[in-house]
Amino acid sequence: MSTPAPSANLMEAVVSLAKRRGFIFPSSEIYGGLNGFFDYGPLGVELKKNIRDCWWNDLVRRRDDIVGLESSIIMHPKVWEASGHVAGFSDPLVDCKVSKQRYRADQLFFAPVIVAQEDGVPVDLGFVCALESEDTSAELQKLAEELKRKKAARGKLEGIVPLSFETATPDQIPLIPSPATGEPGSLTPPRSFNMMFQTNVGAMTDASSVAYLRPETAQGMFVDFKTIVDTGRVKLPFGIAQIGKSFRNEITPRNFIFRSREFEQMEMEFFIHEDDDWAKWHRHWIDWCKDWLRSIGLPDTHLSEYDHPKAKLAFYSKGTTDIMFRYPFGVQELWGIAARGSYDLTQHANASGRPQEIFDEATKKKFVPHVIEPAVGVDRILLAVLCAGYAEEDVTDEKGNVEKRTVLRLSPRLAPVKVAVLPLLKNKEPLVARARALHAKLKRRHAVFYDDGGAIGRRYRRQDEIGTPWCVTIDFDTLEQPGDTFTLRERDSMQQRRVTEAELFALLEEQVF
RNA sequence: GCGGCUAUAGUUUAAUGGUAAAACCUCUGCCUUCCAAGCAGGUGUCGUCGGUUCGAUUCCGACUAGCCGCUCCA
Repeated sequence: MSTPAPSANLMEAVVSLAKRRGFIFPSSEIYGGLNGFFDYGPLGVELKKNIRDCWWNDLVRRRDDIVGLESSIIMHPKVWEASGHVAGFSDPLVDCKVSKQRYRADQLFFAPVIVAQEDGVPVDLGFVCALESEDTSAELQKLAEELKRKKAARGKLEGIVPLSFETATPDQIPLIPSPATGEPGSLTPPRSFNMMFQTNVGAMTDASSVAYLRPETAQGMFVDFKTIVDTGRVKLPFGIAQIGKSFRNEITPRNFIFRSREFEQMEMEFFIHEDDDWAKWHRHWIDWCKDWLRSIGLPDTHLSEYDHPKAKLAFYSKGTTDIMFRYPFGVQELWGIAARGSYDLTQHANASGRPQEIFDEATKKKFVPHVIEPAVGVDRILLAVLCAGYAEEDVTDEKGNVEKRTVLRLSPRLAPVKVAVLPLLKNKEPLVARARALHAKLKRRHAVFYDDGGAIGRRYRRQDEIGTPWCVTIDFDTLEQPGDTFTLRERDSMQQRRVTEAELFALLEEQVF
């Protein structure tokens, strides 16, 4: 009877629900919106806060080896020079004006094609160009031979030397053929897109005032590492965790809140001894992250792992594994777990002139710790939770009519409203009074909601749509029968049973943490 | 940033060169003894700016935003 929404429309349905029920909507909408920015409404902000709280409680408060941090969003500009973001967070791109293809300049290679005539005079046939591949040289060689045949040139082909497009001179660019068309003249010079938001510190704007909004929260943990070691009573292995906003000038924000320009990260840097087994810790954190995702209700069937190929890794990286989630628009990166060696601390030690070392009491030697970094986006989790939880069911009523029921199956841990308190009828004062009393008592500890508008069935369905796991109805049995019990109606099964107030609080204590 | 398509109520959709319609949702009141019942009522700057026109939501242009593809994605 449960009909999962067709994948093609699921995204649309989720976006529509998010807007309709006040979870998420475009930022600055009365001015036409702003590409890549979103606002979280009354229910969205509760859901998001619950995701943050679950992560923080599980990772920081309920463990002895991880401490928290909130570093500033704007940091010294030298942080981003040392981290490599100023130089590396931009990729020069090349467009083919004819085919509308776009290439990364560092993945595009070209080579001059020259044949040596019998008299020894070299003849220039032009250029060939190809995308980086398993064997770029062979690819270019093949293209060069084709070019020679096409131009009916005689003589011996000289050796092909692949050159990065990044090194192409303005004279050469118009002569280099596009890999898409094979014809020269359509490629643009490489253009840079820096992904960091720039701003200025202080009222005066000049070169020395340039600063950046952080593109990741991680650098705060590295920059403050020594201070936390000196003051935090921590011992290896240990972690520093942070939740906060980050900003990236994404070329194309897409897929609702999946890739936006202002987003929220939950990152943790787990520092280990340089001699410790990084692979063991890497695996440990991958498993922890997957378990955690399951604990907030994401189904295992939607989760997978992707190991970044060694060849694509940054030189300092020992390994990166992404936990992927099956979104309606494809399997996409949710949580990246990177083994970054001692790269970041070493970079900051060199750039600041301050050693970032730990003293090993056993060996009496200093060393720079290595780090494992699980980094996840709050907004991506939130989207995953909405997509996985959204369902439309056909429900048949007593008269045999089939109706659609929209339900958001959110984990009780995450649900914005835990319990809705409903008097069965609005115009019977004792029911209303008892319901209000229960509501007042519940709301001291939990996010709860009181509703007396309309028929009871409508109120149940309204709560289904926003993911409220339980509804409690105050009925005539509550008033007339001994024991002061209520009807507890469960969201997913729609089953009802009678519970006492103590049982209700016990249920919440067990399920909401 | 490029190309294609699109923009009407909170949502999903109509109609129209002469100051806009329906359903659902929402709100108020009545009614209602357990799954979107019923009755009465309330809520709308046709994304923005400009052009053509006596008159533009409708035609044209630009901008903005959305979707799809390319690209990007520690």
